[in-house]
Amino acid sequence: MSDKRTRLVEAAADLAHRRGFRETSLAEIAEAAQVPLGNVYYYFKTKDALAEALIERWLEEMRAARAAWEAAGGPVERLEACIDVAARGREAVARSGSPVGGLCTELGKSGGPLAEKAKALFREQLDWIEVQLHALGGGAEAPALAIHLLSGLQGASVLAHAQGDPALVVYEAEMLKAWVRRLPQRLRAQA
Amino acid sequence: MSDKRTRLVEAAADLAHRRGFRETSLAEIAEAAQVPLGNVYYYFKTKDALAEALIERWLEEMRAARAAWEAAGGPVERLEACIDVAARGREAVARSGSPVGGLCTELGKSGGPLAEKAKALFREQLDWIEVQLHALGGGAEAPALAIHLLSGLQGASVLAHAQGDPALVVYEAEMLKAWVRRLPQRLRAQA
DNA sequence: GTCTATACCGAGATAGAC
DNA sequence: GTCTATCTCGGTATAGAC
Repeated sequence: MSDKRTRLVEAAADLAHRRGFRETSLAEIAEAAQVPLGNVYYYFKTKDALAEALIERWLEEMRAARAAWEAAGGPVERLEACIDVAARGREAVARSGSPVGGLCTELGKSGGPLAEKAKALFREQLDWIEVQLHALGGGAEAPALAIHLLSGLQGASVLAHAQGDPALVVYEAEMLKAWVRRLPQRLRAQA
Repeated sequence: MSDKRTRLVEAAADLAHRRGFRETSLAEIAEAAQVPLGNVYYYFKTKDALAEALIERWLEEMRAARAAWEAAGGPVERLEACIDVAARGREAVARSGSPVGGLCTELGKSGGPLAEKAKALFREQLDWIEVQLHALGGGAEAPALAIHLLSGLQGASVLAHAQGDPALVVYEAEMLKAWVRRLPQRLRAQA
């Protein structure tokens, strides 16, 4: 149906990642998507409506990613697969940071309904990690452990971006994977 | 001398933290600082020049903070003091994220000389943490361990901000402090 | 050194022909 | 449904009186 709508969201995702959503003009997005500026408003009533579609797109994307990680095997392998995504995207992360992290940070400062919508991005991710940790015997500590894992990934993205150094994500990814692998025995010892 | 200059930087720091630097207009900053808009340009040739002063201000602030932490005792206590800053500022972090993290992320996407200047913020902080870890026997692993610590703090700020939940920083701060306390024996066991 | 008024531009958004 | 031309506003920056 509307191939153009998809192209617009795609272009917005790319530009918002590299330069920030507010910093990117609709004219730039329209050009990148090969759609005339005036036509953008046929698909999105306002720029914020486009941001909403952007969030939706990332929600889908991440759900698909999680579905793929679930095929990786047990909880440990699944979490390792999740961590590996950051490591494999290190070059882009060093250039522009985490796409979802950047979006949430930016929209969080605007406040309003967009900030509310964006919450789901990390919420769903944290929930999924928590499920894996429960399966590892995390019990009541699972929430805090999930936060630790996602914090590490997001923080490493922030640092790598700020320093322009892909190696930082790799270091942290290795550290977190080792932590995940040791987690089962640590949780058993504690119980 | 120029009390107004200080007020402008102070106001810029506050507004940039809460709403983002690019998102904040000079008019808002001027008003918050009780300085007429036109007068801003007597102190700063451009808006970017104000951003530069902002970075400078944070560099000073963080140097002062580190000096204070060094009075806390040994390396473990120093690092705990560092971690506690995030925990104590949890309300502001949940509202607006990490001030330096947000600034670095934003300026990092603009690129140019400001992004370069901002690198020093995390660079100095990482160096200081590394020194403490060396004192704990971190050896060749000190850099990766430093990244892990700062990643956790920055990532927790991102998550807490996105979710609007101060508790997230507290969880991660506790986890990191426990990690720091156990570090000496883990490093000894490894050697 | 200080402040008012304003130039200028780029942004989001709209009108209306096709 | 599609696109061009344009409106309007808010932003940075400047001119120039005091």
